[in-house]
Amino acid sequence: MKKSVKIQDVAKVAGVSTATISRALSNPSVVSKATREAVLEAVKVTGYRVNRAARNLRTRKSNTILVLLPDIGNPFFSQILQGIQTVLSPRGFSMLIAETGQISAAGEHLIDYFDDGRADGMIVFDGGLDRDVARDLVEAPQRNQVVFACEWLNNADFPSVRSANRRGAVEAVKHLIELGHKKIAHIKGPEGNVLTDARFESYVKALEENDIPVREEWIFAGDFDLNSGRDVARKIMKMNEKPTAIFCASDQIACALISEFSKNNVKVPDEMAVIGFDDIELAEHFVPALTTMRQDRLGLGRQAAEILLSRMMNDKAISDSDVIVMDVDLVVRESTAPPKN
Amino acid sequence: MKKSVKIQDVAKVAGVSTATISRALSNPSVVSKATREAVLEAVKVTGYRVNRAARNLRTRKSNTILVLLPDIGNPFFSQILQGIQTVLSPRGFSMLIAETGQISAAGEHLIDYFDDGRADGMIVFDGGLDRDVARDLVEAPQRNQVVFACEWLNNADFPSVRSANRRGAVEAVKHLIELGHKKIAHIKGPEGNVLTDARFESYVKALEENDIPVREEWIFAGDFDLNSGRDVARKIMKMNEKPTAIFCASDQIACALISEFSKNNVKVPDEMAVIGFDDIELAEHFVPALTTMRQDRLGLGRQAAEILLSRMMNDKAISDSDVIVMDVDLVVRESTAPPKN
DNA sequence: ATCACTAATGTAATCGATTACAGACATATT
DNA sequence: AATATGTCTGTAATCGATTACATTAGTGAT
Repeated sequence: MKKSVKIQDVAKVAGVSTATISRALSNPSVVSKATREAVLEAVKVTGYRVNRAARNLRTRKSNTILVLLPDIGNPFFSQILQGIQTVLSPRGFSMLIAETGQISAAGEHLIDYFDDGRADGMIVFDGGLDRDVARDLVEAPQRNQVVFACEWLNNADFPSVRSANRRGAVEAVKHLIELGHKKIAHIKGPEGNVLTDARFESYVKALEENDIPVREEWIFAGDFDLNSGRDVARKIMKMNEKPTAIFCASDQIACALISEFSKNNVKVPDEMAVIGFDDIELAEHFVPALTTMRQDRLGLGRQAAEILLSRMMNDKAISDSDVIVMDVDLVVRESTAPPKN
Repeated sequence: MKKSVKIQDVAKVAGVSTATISRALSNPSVVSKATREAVLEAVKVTGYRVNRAARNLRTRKSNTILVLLPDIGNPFFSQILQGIQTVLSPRGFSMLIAETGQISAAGEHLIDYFDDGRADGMIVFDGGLDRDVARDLVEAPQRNQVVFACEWLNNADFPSVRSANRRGAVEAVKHLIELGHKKIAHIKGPEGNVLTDARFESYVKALEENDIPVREEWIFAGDFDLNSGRDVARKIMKMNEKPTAIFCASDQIACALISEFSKNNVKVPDEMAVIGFDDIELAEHFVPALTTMRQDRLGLGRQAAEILLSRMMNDKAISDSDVIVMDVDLVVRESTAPPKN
């Protein structure tokens, strides 16, 4: 049984003290060239790897970032995670992933990850944290090692990265208006979600700015997911007076909506124009190709990670209330067209 | 500045030794009821949380599982991760995520995660590990704390969880044959991938079993991703003699293929029947709804985690060469139909 | 009263790296 | 020559929990 080699063993081989080994590895410039080389050689010979637990204990750091998602299973986050990873990995940080619901289900608290030293920082994608959880975060000594991404907390100042939801939603609706639509419906995201509100309010604003009355019956509750798109399609088809265009709070809603329309021979975009939000990978390859507002998910993840690391390095350039708003782009494809008459 | 409370502090409050505190928390049955309650009370009063780094150092465990993905950005893994999470979280394990490419890019080795105590076990989704990386894994003392999932290594025995790729592919092709197709093409996954091979070989087998000649020109290189679907569609449309049905190695390929066909007025399923593999969330809502082989991704993740934990607990019921094969189901929707003539 | 045994708790070593502090030596300055 | 300065290295305390071993008290049998 090959027992693990520790810093002592390396010290013996290199003929120096453990302090020197440690310094040669973590702060090479303070040891002489000769020793440095001897140490590196000894490390190679022995196959030494620092023990993270020991280092973490001594330095009170974990070199680990917690990424907190509202729903791990949602493919929307895949590319965001990738963005985060590309920033963290080269800087020597590991990425721990957890889900809001699972943490409380396991009887844990979010703040435990700080308290017990599992994470040095966190990127939170859930703007719907419980009051208590949010308060713990605000009051935590590590409060400046937290950034929000995509979503955010309404009553707490944390730096955050998000897409230009309001401008994007306005642009999406304007796109429909410019095509000549006046009867524009909206399918909302989940109740109480900050993105839902931002996009919905902007939908109303865009209509009002163009003197188009807002009609309650064309505002539908939804959930960002596929089912809500299908369900709303069914409701709309039963209506006497139908909208001619629909702004969906997510691409998933839009796809399922179109799918259900297609099954029932409602032509998109001719009878019904549909625009989504997100630009998921499949949007371009949907039938018809989906017109949507693109969110730069990779960039969002990257930015969030960058900001977090800056803050952790105590870079005062980023303050609590800083919000980085990422551009969104209207991508016009085939699911929108002027109304028929 | 509220300094962190340690086991010493709790011991003082409860009026017992640190050993007793530790025991009361991790092995309650060995302390008396009275002390146990006193300790719990003291823990509550002080707000004590064990320091993981210290515990990890002492116990030589991290209570963390590494999940190694070939590509974090691929939404295919989202639900799998969720499955893993639902098993790990209640058992007190954290989930660390890394990408094969990033590890080597950062100058690290996979095995470092064991050597430096970052992970107690790993679930590997990449059957294309470098020779060296794979060898390190095989030779590691922790080799029985590794399971493969989805993909696997051809020349090493690790327990693994996977879908019934061969049976599934045969069934998919048979479905096309039963519909009356004789001209059946195949779009492969990436070169050198174990899934690609399994599905391709089964495609050949299914044709041969039904006395349908295999035609080289109808076998296309692909990459599981959207682009390859689009590219192959273009190639097929230029062919003089076209297939009437296509078995795609993934749903992504299938969707992009159909999309490109639709843009060029090739009707699916009437002119071209298309079947995918995976049953991604959107398959059901694609236009036309995609016929495909369903992989139980949530279950796959769950099983992989279960098996890993069993092995780590030294449950000898699972041996190195054990392969759990998860059922796949043919889901017939709208993208397949009998050939027109 | 003595012994055997169990149950509950305490003492202190231990996990393996980092780093404050001190010491040794060489070189530069007056 | 004495002092100052700088460079490099070593000694040993430290991070905070776990646990082998020792100790004590309590119970019951003889």
